[in-house]
Amino acid sequence: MTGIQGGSPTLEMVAALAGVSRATVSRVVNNSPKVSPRVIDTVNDAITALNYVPNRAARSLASRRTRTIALVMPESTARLFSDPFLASVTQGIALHLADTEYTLTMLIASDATPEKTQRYLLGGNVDGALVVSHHSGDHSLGEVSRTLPVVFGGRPLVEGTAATYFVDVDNYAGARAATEHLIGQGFRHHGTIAGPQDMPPGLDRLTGWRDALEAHGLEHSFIEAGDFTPDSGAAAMTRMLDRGIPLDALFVANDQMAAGVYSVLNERGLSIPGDIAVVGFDDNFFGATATPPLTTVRQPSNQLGAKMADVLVRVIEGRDVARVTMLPTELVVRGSTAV
Amino acid sequence: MTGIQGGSPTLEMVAALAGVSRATVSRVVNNSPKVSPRVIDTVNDAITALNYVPNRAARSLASRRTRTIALVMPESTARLFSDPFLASVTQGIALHLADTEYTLTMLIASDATPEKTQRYLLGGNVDGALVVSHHSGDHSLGEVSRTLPVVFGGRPLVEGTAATYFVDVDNYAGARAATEHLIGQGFRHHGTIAGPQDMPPGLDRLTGWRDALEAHGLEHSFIEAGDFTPDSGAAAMTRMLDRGIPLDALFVANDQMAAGVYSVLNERGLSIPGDIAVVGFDDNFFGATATPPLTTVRQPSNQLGAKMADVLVRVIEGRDVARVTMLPTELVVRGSTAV
DNA sequence: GTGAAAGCGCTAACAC
DNA sequence: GTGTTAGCGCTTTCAC
Repeated sequence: MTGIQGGSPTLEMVAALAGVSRATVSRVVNNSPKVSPRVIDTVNDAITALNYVPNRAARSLASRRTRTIALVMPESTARLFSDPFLASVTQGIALHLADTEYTLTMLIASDATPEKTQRYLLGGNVDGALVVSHHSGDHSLGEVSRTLPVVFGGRPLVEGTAATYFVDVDNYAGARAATEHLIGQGFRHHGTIAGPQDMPPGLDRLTGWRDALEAHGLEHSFIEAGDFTPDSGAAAMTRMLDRGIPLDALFVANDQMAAGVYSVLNERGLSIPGDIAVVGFDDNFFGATATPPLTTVRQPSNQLGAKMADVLVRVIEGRDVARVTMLPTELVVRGSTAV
Repeated sequence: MTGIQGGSPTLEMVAALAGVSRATVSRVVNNSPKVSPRVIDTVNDAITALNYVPNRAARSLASRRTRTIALVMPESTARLFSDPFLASVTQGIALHLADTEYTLTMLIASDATPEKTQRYLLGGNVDGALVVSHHSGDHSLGEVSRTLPVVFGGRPLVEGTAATYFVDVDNYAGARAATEHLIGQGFRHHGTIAGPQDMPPGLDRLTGWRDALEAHGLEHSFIEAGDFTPDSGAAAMTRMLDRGIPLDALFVANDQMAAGVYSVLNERGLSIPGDIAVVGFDDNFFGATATPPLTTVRQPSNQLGAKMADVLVRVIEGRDVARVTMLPTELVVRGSTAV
């Protein structure tokens, strides 16, 4: 492979080689319908011959479209990037966008200077933004969404304000299904390690658990909360055991906390599911390899990313889209809830 | 917060408000040293008043610098993005770049049409590229590196050709240290589950293991290889046990395979480290939460990303940098190798 | 269907 | 130190 040299060929060079005007080359490059087939071929040959690549900057400047989408992640969230869920969402976004004409740029929103991000987004540098965040109630970005197409991943904590787009996993239904499963297995003494109650997923999963139990007339007051980390799960489990509550089934709001739960249960010599059945939420690496394998609720994280990207592109291009998209979860039954 | 309206203010408007020429505003924006302090203030006031943000496209077009860095990831690699190592490297890159004037754009290199990526990179759309890949012998990008600053993460399989930059983790030293630890604990019958031998990390870790044993006059021929997945680890462990080799220490080339090893050992009723001590490589989520916790070699994945970004920026800016940067690993001793 | 011409918003000589 | 003047490579009316 050769032919790619220092100074990239310009549209003008293509025009010269093809014997047409720059305008025509531009039309061909942009798939304008009003160019004769013969000319299209000629131009394309010239493009191939020169290995021409349109210059993004010039294009954006002239067209006032950047064909760039920002993936905005609060700094605090970025620091948790090793969270497989986030990584997977990002992957879904990147892979989906790879098939479009849009380019993805990652923007870490400094928690200290949110205006910087806001200005960047509003400065005409991107055509739209995708926001993924752990504490989803980001106000400054709500502002932005009045001017720029923005799609949020995960339901914002404070709703109703701006008419924003978001796509979310159905946390409530997932938690409810998990709990129904536990009930179906015959367990009657339920507890839960909930997530942070200032985050929608934490909230919704707890509500799902509670509603399922309530529907069956079962006790639903044995609750401890963690912050989604393994350590917090271990701590919550310890507190719960120390309360001396008789328990045979536990719904843990995510797999990472379930990991903490496993270690405490192991230490105390309690068997899973013999003494206590456990179900998690996420379906990450831990769940599949744990002993016993963890029954959990799988989130379509990849799909979540892809859908976010899809929605944003539609919004940018003026097609109509639902403001809310809910993605279904899937219960993955494994050994930790066997009877 | 208001004041940000539809049509972004231009440099010209700032100039008008500040009562200076556009050139002067440009100088201020670009921190040119030759502007009087008074004028700088005036201009900055105008910038603030108008909430001016420079237009990237116009800037790139005029300056022939994009201030954009591409993170190139082969499609096959991107599909493994949930690999915590990759995610962490990406995070390191993103966080480092967040403090610079550079923007990160994610480029998924389609395995089917590598020329597309190549053309994009060479089309003047980015100032440099960062390549992270699992099968690091990517030729097409070697080509690119002759024209565009490129930094590779992980040593390329085929070396010597182009004078490229890369930063890598010292896999050899890490493996060797892990094995020395095993030897120090008194184990004498060693085996290893190696990684793929067509990947530098797989190769180097095996060599490190072998050299350590050889230095101590110990047997080093009990080798099975996997492909870095848990399943392949389990399969390799099974083969090794079925060979009936007496073994009391096992070096596994990564933590994911160690997860597979754990499950096989559990099934067979063999205790860790009672019957067989195990050490892994990576230090991901599994290792810390496994029972017993896994002794492993921690890779500075975050730092790897940050360093890659740092090297690239230096190269772009014409400062001089070493072509090769090796990052040290750290042995994390946990229960799986206790005596 | 195709071409001519006028910018898009900025930087970078070059003068002063 | 500061202003003037050309473009950077492309899209987009507007004629024809």
